[in-house]
Amino acid sequence: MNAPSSSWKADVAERFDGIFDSALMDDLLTCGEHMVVPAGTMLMDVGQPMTCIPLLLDGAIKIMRLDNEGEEMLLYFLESGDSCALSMGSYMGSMNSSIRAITEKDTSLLMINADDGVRWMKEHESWSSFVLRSYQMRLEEMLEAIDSLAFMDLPTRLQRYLSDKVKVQGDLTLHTTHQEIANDLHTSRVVVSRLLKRLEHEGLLSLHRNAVEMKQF
Amino acid sequence: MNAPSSSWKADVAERFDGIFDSALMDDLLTCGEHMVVPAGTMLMDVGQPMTCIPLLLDGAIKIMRLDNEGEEMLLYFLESGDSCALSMGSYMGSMNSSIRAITEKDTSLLMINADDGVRWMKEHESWSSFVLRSYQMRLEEMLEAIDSLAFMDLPTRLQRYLSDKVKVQGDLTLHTTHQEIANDLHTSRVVVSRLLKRLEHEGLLSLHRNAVEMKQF
DNA sequence: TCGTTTCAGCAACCCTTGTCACAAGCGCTG
DNA sequence: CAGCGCTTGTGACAAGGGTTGCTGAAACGA
Repeated sequence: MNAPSSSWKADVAERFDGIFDSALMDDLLTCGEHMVVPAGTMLMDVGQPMTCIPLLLDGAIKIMRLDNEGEEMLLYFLESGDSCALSMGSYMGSMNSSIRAITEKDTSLLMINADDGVRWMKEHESWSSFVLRSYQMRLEEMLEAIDSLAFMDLPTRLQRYLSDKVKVQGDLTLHTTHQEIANDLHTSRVVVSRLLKRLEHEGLLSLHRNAVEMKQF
Repeated sequence: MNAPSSSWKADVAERFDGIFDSALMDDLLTCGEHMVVPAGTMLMDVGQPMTCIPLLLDGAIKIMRLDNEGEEMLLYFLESGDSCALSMGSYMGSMNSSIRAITEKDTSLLMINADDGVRWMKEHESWSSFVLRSYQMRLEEMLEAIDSLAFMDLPTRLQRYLSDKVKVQGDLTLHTTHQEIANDLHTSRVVVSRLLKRLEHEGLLSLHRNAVEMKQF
C-alpha cells in the first residue's frame, strides 16, 4: 500500500473514528471510491439520478435549490464529516436529485455506491445510525434556511451569509463577486453592493475587487 | 375484543397494509397507544422533549416553525399515513423538538414510544425503510416551503396556502379568520384581507365572516 | 336587548427591496 | 497602448408589502 492511496484511508479512519465500527470501516475502505475534486465542480444537479452517497473528508460543498427559471438559492454548506442525506433518496422512490451541489473549495470525498449504502443499513448499525443522524442534521439546516427567509431581513441574511462563508472557507477574505453573493441570497447585485457598502461604512468589513475582507464575524 | 378497540386496529391494518410486515404490525398493535385528539390541540411544542413517534391514521396536523419572538410560520401539513420524522430525532442527540405541531382537524393517531421505534429500526426492515421514507418526504416538503418563501410572491403563496388547506380539510369552505391565515403565512392581517378581496373580485372565492369559500383550486 | 368583543374593510403612509440607467475602474489581450 | 469585458458605485424611481388608525358589522354574553 503506497503513500498516496493509504493517506486518504488514514483520513477516513481518523475522520469517522468512533462513528463507524471497524467492520464497517473495512467495507468503506474496500467499496468506497476516493476522489479529490477542485472547487467549483458541480457534483450533482437537479433531475440527475443519485447513484452514490458522498462522504465528505475535507473541503466544503454548497447545496442549492433552483426555481423553475433556473435561479439559484443557497440552502446550506456541507463540511467535513457530513454526508448528503438527500442522496439516500435513491433508496426509495425518488431517484432524482432535487438540489444542486457544487464544491465550494477543493474537496476530498469518499463516494459510496448507493446499493452498498442500502445494504449496510441492515448490516451495520453504526451506518444506519449515521444515516439517520445525517438526515436529522440536514433537516435542522433546512429549518435554519427557512428561518432566515421567513424571519430575517436582507441585511441580517447577508451578514449571516458572510459569517457562514468565512467559517466554511477558513479565511477572513472571501474571494467572490457581489453578483455571486446576490445569486446565493437570491437577490440582485445592486442590492448586495448597497448593503456591503453600508457594512463597510460601519467598519465591519472592507471591500476590494473580487474580494470582501471581513473584520469580524 | 370489542368494537371500539378493534376499530382503530383495523384502521391501522388497512392504512399500513403493504408497508409494514405482519410481525411489525403485531408489535404496532401491542405497543402503540391509540388516541383521538380534537382539532386545535397542540401535540408538541418547541423545546419540548420528544418521547414518542406519532403515526397519523386520520385527520391532519399542522407543522410550524417559530422565531425567537414566538411568531409562527406554517411549514407543512401531515396527513393520513404520514409520520413526523423529526420525532425520530430523539434517537440521536437532539432530544428536543424544534417545531410546533397542532391538530388541524379531529385526528386519530397511534403513538409509538420512541424506545420501541429505535428498537424496531434493527428488528423490522419495513420499519426502518418507513422511517427513512418519512424523512425523505419531510425533506421534500421543507424544500417546497423554501421554494415558496424564496421564489414566490405573497399573492401566489396565499393561493397555494388556500389550495393546500382545501385539500387537507376536504371542504371548499375554510372556516378561519384572516388573522389566522396571516399567522400561517407570517404576514399581517391587513395584507391578507387586501389580497383576499382581490381574489374575490377575480371570482376565485367569496368571503364571509370567519369563512373563505373557494370556487376552484 | 344592550354592551362588548371580534372580525373585516378601507385609506394613507412608509420602509424595504428590486429595477434601470449610467459611469468609472481594473485587468486582460491583441 | 487601445479596446473590451467584467466588476463595482450611485442616483432616481417603482413596487411590494407592512403599519396605523379608524369604521361598521357580526357574533356573543349577560
